[in-house]
Amino acid sequence: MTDPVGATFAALADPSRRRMLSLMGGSGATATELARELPITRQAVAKHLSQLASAGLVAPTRQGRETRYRITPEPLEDAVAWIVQAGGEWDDRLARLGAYVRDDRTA
Amino acid sequence: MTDPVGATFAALADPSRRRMLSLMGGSGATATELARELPITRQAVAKHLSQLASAGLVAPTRQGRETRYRITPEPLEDAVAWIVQAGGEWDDRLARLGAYVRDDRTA
DNA sequence: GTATAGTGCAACCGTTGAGTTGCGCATGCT
DNA sequence: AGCATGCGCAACTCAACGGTTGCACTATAC
Repeated sequence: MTDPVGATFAALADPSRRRMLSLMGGSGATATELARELPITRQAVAKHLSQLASAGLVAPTRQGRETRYRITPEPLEDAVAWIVQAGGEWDDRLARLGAYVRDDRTA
Repeated sequence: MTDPVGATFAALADPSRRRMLSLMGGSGATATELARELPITRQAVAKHLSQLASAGLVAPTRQGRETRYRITPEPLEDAVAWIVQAGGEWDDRLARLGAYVRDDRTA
């Protein structure tokens, strides 16, 4: 996609997808595991996972008959960077946050 | 809305709306001003502004026949807070950012 | 080898979103 | 008063999204 930040925000806009990200934690999760914890079918979960993967927020690893998805946090950092760049001009806390992010990235 | 963070992310997902937020800067902007800088009609801009207002990202101020919209950055901070809380567990930079946000909010 | 758990694809449906056009109302200028 | 500017509402089109059902494929277990 030619709009990575937009894709990230779009992915985070859906409550099911946010819930899935929270659920998968550091060890990741499979589609059926997530479907067990959510009020939707496994296929719906799979579609969400595919969208999260398209946005680069998640990466699949197939081992045997399982496909485990893990978070890849880089797009999240980019999203935060956009917010502080857009809002930092008129908000002190975001401005300080922006300075902090820039420091951290060049460190 | 019963999902403020989701509304914020949904609002930020659209490139026109992100562009508008960048354009309005500290002094704000009106619908017709924004429409002049964007490849869409004023009515489309107005609809975007109404969505931004619903998400709490923007507040209208009517003076005379103009309606000037200004950014209200609080939801942006909440969105950043969600990201660092969700991703801080598996990403060092986001984790440090999370600690920084918490410090800043309680300071 | 056969059953089973896990995955992936495809079609379909209802809803929402982005955008347009067209019109009417209010405010300001001359 | 009269005209122009800025807004707001309503109806419409078109595409994308969230979710479902149904089926086929692959790998593990017995």
